Amino acid sequence: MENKIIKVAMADDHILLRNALANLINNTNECKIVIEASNGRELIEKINKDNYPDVVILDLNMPEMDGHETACYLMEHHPEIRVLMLTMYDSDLALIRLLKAGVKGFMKKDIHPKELLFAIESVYEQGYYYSPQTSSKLAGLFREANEKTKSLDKIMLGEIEIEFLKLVCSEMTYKEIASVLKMNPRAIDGMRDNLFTRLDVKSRVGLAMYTIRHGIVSI
Amino acid sequence: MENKIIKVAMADDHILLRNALANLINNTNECKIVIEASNGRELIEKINKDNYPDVVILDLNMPEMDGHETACYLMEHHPEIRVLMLTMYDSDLALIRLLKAGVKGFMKKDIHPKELLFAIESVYEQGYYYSPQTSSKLAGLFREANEKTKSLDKIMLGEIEIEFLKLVCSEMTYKEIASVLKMNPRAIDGMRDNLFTRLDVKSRVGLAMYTIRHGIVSI
DNA sequence: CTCATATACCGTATAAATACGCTTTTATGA
DNA sequence: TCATAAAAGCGTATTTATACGGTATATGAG
Repeated sequence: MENKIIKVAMADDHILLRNALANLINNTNECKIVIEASNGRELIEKINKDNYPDVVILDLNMPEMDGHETACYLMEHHPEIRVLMLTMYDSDLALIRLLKAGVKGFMKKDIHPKELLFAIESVYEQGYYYSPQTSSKLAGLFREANEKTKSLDKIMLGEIEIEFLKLVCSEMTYKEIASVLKMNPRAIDGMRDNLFTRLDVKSRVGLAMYTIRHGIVSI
Repeated sequence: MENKIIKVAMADDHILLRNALANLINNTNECKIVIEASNGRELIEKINKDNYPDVVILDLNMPEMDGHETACYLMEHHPEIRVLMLTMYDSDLALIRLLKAGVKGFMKKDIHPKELLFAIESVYEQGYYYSPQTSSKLAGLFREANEKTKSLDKIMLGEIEIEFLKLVCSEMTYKEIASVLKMNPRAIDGMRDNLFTRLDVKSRVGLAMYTIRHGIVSI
């Protein structure tokens, strides 16, 4: 018999969804919401000894401070808190980025409410939660890494690449991007061509779409 | 004393949000959910005499058949049904496009649950619901139209422009887009330059971002 | 250590995107 | 109806983006 109630914090800019999930969670005997926030910054500010959460649910797309940034912060300052990420879209390479940020579980927003509750308990008790889709995606990535005899670091997106992709979504020219990143414009060309093949796109617009679809920029 | 219960149908691909809203709505004495669907097509297929809704709540971003398409269909085939649109982001020009599609009210997803219930009743009883932000946005557009002594048709986005913007988000070249739209490549150049100034962007990536932010393409 | 293979580097070529300016319509108001 | 101004059409110039190819550099297996 578990008798400890799991304390859950939640950050999502959509009040409608947030309230709804809070109701759902509060109506169980196992969990209760101790913090609600509209973005990562607000959530972090609200954390203190009295309402210290066991599990934090984060939306990936948020203004101010998004899910990834928030997860990084929590990993550094409150590593014992388990982070569960809510995402809009499927993501392969971006998934690993979140894993590295210390995220313990993933859920697409189209899951069933029961599954959410299961995920919370699972992440609290086992320390992780991966849906079947997530697991198979991860397996696929590792298999790919193995087949090509490469390290995952070669396959996944590096921090500079992430910064580059964010800037690709702006109206800057590649030359301007190069100067912002303090890189040789030629290196930028190389990075772009490399991403073209790795992400399987053919143009700058394709890169921008990838970036958005994978929650790397919050739109 | 109202004694008729408002029958509400809802389409949203995020089961989590949909379920939550359904609970919220079913827990009132004024409304009840008669249809739930994951996209416009599914919703339309489920409509019949027995569950004929008074109000339909649509998410703008949906796979298969998005909010705009669904609203157009409903306007044509079931004009007496009131459509309430849930949107992610603020939208000015795209707002008018939805008005023309017969949408009777708008709500950003970050509103308070109480406001949603108010909107449903309002759209049912008054035939429309506009939040203060929506109203002021509309007022601004009309003022602008007036100042520049232009018709709204000049200001808002036309159907070809919408199609063009959707294609801008693909990896096609402008030449290819021209042939898809059966237009002279030169006309495409003109339309693009025109949109650059009207939407206040400077590059194709800027156009693509606008298109996504305003829910013209579902990502 | 050495060879084979792959990846980064960089110059140049081509294509695509954007800007500019002029001409032709089209719309507008006296 | 005419004069005027705004907008559309279109040729051309410029910049930006993408492709290609060869050399250098690294990486890993034997």
